[in-house]
Amino acid sequence: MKSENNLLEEIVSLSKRKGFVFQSSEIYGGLNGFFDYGPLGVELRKNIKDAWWEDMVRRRDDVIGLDSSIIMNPKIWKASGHIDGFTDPMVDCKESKMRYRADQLFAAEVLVDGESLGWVSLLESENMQSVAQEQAENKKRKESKQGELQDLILKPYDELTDNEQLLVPSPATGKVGSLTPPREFNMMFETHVGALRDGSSKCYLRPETAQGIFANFKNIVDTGRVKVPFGIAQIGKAFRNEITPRNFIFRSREFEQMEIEYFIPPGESEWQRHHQEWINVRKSWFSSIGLTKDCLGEEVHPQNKLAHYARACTDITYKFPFGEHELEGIAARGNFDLTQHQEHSGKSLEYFDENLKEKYLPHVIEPSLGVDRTFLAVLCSAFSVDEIDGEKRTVLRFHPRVAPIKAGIFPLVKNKPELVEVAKKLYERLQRKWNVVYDQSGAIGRRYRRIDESGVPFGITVDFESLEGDGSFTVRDRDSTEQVRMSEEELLLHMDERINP
RNA sequence: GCGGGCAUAGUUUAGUGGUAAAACCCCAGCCUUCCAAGCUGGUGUCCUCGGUUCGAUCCCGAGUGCCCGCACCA
Repeated sequence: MKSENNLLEEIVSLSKRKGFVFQSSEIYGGLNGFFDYGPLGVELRKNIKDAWWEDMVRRRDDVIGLDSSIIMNPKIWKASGHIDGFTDPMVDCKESKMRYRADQLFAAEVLVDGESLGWVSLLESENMQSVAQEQAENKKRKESKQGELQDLILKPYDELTDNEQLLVPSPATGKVGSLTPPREFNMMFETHVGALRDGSSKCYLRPETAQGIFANFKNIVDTGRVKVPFGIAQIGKAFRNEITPRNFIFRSREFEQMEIEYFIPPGESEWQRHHQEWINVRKSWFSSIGLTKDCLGEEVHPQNKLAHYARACTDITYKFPFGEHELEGIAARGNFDLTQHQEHSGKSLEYFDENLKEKYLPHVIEPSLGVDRTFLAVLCSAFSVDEIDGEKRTVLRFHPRVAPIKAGIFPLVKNKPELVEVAKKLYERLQRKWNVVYDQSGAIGRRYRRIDESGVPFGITVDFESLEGDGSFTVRDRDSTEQVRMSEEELLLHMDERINP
């Protein structure tokens, strides 16, 4: 475990040293849960987003794009359930320092012949009714009461009155009076639109991009020449006031999502088929951009843990240095969202299906992932330390498609103007196609190591043979460190094949 | 939110109640014909604010951030 944490620390410090990720507002002492992406980070992010957009939108006939605003009419969040449901009332036990979600903590009053013996409390579970019954009987026995125990009515803690809450014992200690009242955490950031800061101007920073898609469903259907099944894709920032941001950029308060809402006809077999298809598509996409296959996994949400409207949800997970966690959630959401927006907006969102000759609210499969989590997984997969001739080498083995810098171009030595001139010319040509760097400082080996740490897949050196002979260059492979001679045309083809597979 | 630990150069880390060090990295120059060679020079609000003190990077308090554990993650 310790060495695994060190691995994350090494990645964090490399990220800073090479300009991938900085802590936000660092010169002011930082701000918990926010990050800035430096010169290399912004390129890597862009490449990840571009790869997703290319593969999920441009190369598919059934998915189109959208870019909706971050701040939207707050009624959207009422309809989606985020204003009411995106809160977790929490209860703390002051004595045991345990914390519970108020809606998962249940309590019931123990009544014997109408007389109250106090309350019992327990955490939500499948057999909580019988556990509570047992507790109540113990209580009755302890107080040696005769008479009939009345049926227990279990209620979640947040639905009790203030006075009732005071009587509930802590499930940890069994003592009354150590639980705090439920405290609300709404994870949505609030802001105000317009000059006046009264209630009517209150708006939210979106906690997910998905609702912007649902809100535009009618626009897309009316203008996009689409037929179910089809998807709407969006990449954009989202904001959640997380209680505890942790693990570097894995859980932050400002993050970027890549989401698709894939609309399908109603019907049990339809969603089952599409859900499985998307799981397969998404999982193979992750390995196509260079995530270590052995680190990828799936986690199927158990039926009793699903949101009430969801049919199924499968996470694609990644084994990070700090544990296996969700990269992407692929949810079958039924037609919950469109139903809600139709109801709250008063506008019909029904779709007329020409094949089935019927009107319906389409159901939806939602593959939703975080750019930043993918970024971190790409970084973790790429990071490695190996040894060359007894020397340690840190190398980021990015897939060429996502590598922030595609090639380094070097004159073998810098005090020979002929070499410098040819190298600069080649640099300018490659620059028009890709993000490449020119470097002439230090010995050639140092320059190779320098680009290894930035994850540059190709090192191209202009030497004397390039001037005199056939004009070929030395092309050095980052992973194997092997060198091959290539002409300029061969080089362009070689790079293009690997960068755009 | 709770408990514990930590905060010194870009990075990793020494160190001290009396003007702060090393290694590596980075930048410039010289040199260099293929995997971190060498030489010269350069780069510092000791996290912030307050207190104690003649004097605080060091001691004390508060804050902020990071790490670990618990809890949480519609």
